[in-house]
Amino acid sequence: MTERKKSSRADKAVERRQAVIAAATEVFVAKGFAAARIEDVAARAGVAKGTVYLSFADKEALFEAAVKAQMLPVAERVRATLEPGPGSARQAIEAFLFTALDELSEPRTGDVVRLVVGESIRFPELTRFYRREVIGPIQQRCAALLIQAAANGELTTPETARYPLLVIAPMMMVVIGRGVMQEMGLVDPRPLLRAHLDALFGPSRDGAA
Amino acid sequence: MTERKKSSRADKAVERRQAVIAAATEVFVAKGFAAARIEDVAARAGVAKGTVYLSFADKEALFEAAVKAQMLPVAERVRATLEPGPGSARQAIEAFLFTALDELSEPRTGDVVRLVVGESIRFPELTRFYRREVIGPIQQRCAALLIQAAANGELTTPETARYPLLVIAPMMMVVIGRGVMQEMGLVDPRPLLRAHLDALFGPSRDGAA
DNA sequence: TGATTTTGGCTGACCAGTCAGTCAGTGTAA
DNA sequence: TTACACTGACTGACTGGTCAGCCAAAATCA
Repeated sequence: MTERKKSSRADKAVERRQAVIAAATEVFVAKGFAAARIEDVAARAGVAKGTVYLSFADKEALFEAAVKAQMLPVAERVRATLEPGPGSARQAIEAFLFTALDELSEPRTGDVVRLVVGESIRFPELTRFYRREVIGPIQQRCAALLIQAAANGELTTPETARYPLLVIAPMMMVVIGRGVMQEMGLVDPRPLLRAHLDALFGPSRDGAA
Repeated sequence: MTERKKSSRADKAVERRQAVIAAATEVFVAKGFAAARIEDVAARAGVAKGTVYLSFADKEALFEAAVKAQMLPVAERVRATLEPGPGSARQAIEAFLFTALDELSEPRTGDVVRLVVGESIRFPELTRFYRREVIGPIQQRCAALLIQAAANGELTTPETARYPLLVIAPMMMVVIGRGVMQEMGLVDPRPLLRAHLDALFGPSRDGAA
């Protein structure tokens, strides 16, 4: 808005597309796919209904674009956390878990996760995308770290290494649970995750050395 | 159908009501609330559309009734598992977890759980019911068992006792995940849960002394 | 027969997606 | 630089179709 220079058509088109996606995310999260109205999306984006259809083939395409736009950058940032580093496997997993928690606690992001869970039956293609692009790589890297941890004898139970889900489940439940169990989810998730890590890796000897 | 005696009108009305609820559950699970058509529910129940409205004020009431009818008996059975018993806390929690897993793995039940998660934003009242009647009591009893376990020194980390969520999270993720991560969820959940319990309580010495 | 339950066609509202028309912005010529 | 023609992005009224809930009539029961 502040810069007035090259408001070239192309630039404006991109801006509008982004505005539409942002608006769509809000409306879909609030109403779900079926009950969301394209007119509302358009209004919220400050655009006419027809304009929405210039960028997106139909409601479903808009839905997919909105979910992907929200989740891809998050997945990328979380994945970056899992790059091989110097510290212990526990440190790596801890960093990953807290980053993921922060990312998914971002209200919009958490909402979209719940949206995807809710609509997953009706959007198998989107679900596949989500598994392939978001969960899959994270899960894989996490599995590798667990194997490393098992090799180092860091784990309470070596069996744990076979089930990356055991690492991410409480974090995911905190995120998903924000919807289903509001005040129940009011417990501070950080000590919860720390207790979880302590169970997996044995009590931490943080400050104490 | 088999008994023909007192097919009194009242009885028939009850039967119909149940048939409608069963049909509604299927349709809601398959389509979600908004996209589910009352006509489909009626057809599946072998009843005319108007008949649905004899028992239920509107679509929303039918939705709530369907979810409650599905979840209340399940919650009751799971709760029964958590009654105080003789064995160790670990044994009690293990029994509870596996019962809950079996119950929630029942296709219909798992589907309804995912349905509730998905529609939770749009049905705060239903969400409250779910938390109050289904999750709440289970969580409470589970918390009591954890405290007992902590007192007995059964836990790897006493801190765990403060977060019942840590006990149920992997089991819940397996259930919810069946939708979002089909083949990923193909891992056999029972050894997974056993590994989880081993992490919380320390390796089991099952057969061994 | 009269009372009650069930039916399914109907209505009104709603909404995804379309398209003919508009006009801001661009290119071009003078 | 200015004037003018052109283009295609944008608009929003409109269409076709859907569906929740209603209710007059048919079916069923006592």
